[in-house]
Amino acid sequence: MEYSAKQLQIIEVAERLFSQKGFAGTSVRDIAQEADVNVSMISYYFGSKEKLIEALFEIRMSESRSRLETLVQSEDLNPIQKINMLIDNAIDRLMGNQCFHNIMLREQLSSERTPVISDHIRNLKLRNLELMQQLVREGQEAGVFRKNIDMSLMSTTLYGTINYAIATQEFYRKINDLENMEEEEFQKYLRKRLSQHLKSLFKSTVTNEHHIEN
Amino acid sequence: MEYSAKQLQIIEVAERLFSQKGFAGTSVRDIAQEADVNVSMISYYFGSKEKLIEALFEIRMSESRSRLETLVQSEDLNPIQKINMLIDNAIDRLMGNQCFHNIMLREQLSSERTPVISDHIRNLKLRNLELMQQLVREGQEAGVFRKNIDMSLMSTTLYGTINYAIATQEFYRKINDLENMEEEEFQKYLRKRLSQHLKSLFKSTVTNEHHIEN
Amino acid sequence: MEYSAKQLQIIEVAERLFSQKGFAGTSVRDIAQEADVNVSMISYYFGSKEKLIEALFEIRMSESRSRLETLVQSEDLNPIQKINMLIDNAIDRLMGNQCFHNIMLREQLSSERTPVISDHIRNLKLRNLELMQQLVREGQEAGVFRKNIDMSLMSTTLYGTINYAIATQEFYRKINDLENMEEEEFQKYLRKRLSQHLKSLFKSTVTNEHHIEN
Amino acid sequence: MEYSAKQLQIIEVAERLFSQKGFAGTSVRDIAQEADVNVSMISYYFGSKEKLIEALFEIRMSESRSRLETLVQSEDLNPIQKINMLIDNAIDRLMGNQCFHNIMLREQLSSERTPVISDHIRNLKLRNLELMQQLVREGQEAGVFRKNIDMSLMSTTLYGTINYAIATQEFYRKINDLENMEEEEFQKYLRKRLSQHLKSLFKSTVTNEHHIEN
DNA sequence: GATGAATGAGCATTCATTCAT
DNA sequence: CATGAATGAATGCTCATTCAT
Repeated sequence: MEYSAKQLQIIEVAERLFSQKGFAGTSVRDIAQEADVNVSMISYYFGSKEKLIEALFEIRMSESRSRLETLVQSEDLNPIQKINMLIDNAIDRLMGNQCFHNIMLREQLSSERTPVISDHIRNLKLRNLELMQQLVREGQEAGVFRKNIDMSLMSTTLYGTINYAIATQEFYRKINDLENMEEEEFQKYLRKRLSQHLKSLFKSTVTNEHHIEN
Repeated sequence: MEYSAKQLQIIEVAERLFSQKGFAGTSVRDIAQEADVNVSMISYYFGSKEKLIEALFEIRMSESRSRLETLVQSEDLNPIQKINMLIDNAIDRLMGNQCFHNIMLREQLSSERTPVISDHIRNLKLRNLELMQQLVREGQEAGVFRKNIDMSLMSTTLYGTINYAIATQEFYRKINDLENMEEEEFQKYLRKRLSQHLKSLFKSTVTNEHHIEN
Repeated sequence: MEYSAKQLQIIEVAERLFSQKGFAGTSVRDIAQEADVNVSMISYYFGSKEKLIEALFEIRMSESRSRLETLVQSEDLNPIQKINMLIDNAIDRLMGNQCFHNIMLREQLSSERTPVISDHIRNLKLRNLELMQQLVREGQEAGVFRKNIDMSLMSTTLYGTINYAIATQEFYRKINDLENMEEEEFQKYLRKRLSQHLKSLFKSTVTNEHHIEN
Repeated sequence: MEYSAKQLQIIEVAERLFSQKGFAGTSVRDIAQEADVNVSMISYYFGSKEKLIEALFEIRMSESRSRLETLVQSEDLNPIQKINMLIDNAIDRLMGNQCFHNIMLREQLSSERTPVISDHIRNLKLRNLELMQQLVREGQEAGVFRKNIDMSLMSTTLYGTINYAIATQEFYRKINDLENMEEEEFQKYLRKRLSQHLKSLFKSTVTNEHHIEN
């Protein structure tokens, strides 16, 4: 599916507004006005407000997927380095598309799911998990990772932490006295801290044999 | 503030619906219908839809806060045990009020914030963090915890992981072949796994001296 | 019909609010709140909002009527003095009950008339006119007033002028640089000016033989 | 501001209904139904019920103003003739737009004023008064009008009388046994009587030196 | 007699969508 | 292709009144 410049413009505005005010909280008039197009264009171009958000997922999910697949190609790294790459890839994807991942998280919080979107999300999550499990298996075979790692919970921690860090970044700024830092610099800083934090978490967990066994 | 049985009934229905469909996605008519009261009662009792959600926060937040404060009283535990208690307390609070914490997470995802609610959330988060930092300090003074622990990120991981686990529990069920498990049993199972997982994560992180130093 | 202190209190508040915001623009809740009584008391005491305004007319109209009848008793005055008394009586009644006469004027502007109220108004107006015509007849018989006086238009001028002066008193203050005058003093001032103005108008008109004859 | 045929249709219906039932007493549904348009068109065209009445004032006030300004051009008349023209102009404006002037009078009776409308009214009244005062000054300079004429009260009598005559025309019909007269003929008759009456009043007042001096 | 809870109709307005051009 | 007018359902809320006590 190809989208015209005007369609992409609408999608981008919609992404921002859905992120800020939620899907139900955003009217097509809001979108049309900010995208500087006629209201009827949204139904005209996409069929409905529902189809618009589906188009958004279509685009962003394929981007996410291709960025995920670049990970597979890196062959000459050791298991820990690969895990670290996966972590940075996740941080980049989520931090670099905060609006979209905000929408995606909301979608997962909702019980009014659209099949098309749910499928997208499930597929990406499956692929994510698959990749993580493969990396871990490699590490285990190389003897550097411990057995009995619940990768689905590690994955939950990875995405849960990043998502929650994004959601509460303002609070993080305040309590760490970073309120005067430039927005761009803060974003870089937060990425770095998240990267260190998550790498440390993962390293301790996948390598440490002395974990709790209850 | 005291609420009558009928008011509480409305609040509970609202909590479930806001959780399922979001605040903007839930109409007062939806709530009135499911709570089996006249539509105008919502304005009559709470003043407005907005005030209704504020009443919900008023109630749940004070509950959360008092449950949080019970932690302070446990004196005869060692630092690790205290951290573990804090983790279980968080799991209990979030897993035991999934609807409400779903709403709370959405609220944090939104940029259209209500001051009253934002204040509640900020205050609870501050108290949470305060408590965690105090526990960690005790562990550090006892010589069992390492220095340089970024508690705000550890807290992010704690709440981020639980919130995300709740949001994606259906997915977790599916990939772990737990689809036939009874709902209640699954909830218990998930709590236990989360508990183990987070305790393991925290223990490795707060005690392990070999963390990444970049 | 006798009214209790609480009922009178409600009626007085209603009078003020109907005057300020109109009948339809005033809710029974507004009235109840300002009168410091329970909302249901208005229906309880008067039957309905409609009946409340009828009660108001009942009271004020009988007051107006008795004040009007005092005129009849003044026997030892000449025709001009009697006319002047009638003018001052009208000014006193309207200026002294601005709220009520505001409501009464609105009622006459409306085509959604309540029979009870319409009857009150018509009866008072008839009695007013009757009295004026009687005074004029006396003057004509005494030879001091000219023939062919359209008393219904003179009456229209009398009440129209006072009503309009009341409605536009703020404007009158402004254009006559009286904005710093105390409210009470201004009321007295306006009454006096109106009295002079109307007496002058009436005297010129009822006595001057050189009026237009087209 | 230009208005489409449909907008004008709505405005005309609104004018009639506001006149009959007051602003608060008229619902947008009433207007929509009588104007035979969809309810939402009123918000669509005017933004709100409030803006609708503002649009009405915009239109009628500019009409009134231009009709008022035609007076200025009549040069070759004597002072009395000019005053008479001003009276007839006022009668024509008010009698020819009874609905609108009913609304305008109500607006002046209300203490819940809309700034936009208040400004319109004040400006027109100022212009009215200005013109009257100028005419009177000309008459005084020509030596035919007496000094010390309170034009603001004369103006009050002019507009008060016409407004009140319109408000009570039904009563006037009845007491003058004109109930069988055709509506159109009655309107012409009333205009003529008002014209005679007011011209007579004004002439006596502005020229008669024997006015009351208390 | 007096009250606060409760009702259901009605309010102005906004919604996503469709229609005529 | 693209648009602005138009639609009718739905929104949150207020209304005058009534009910149960």
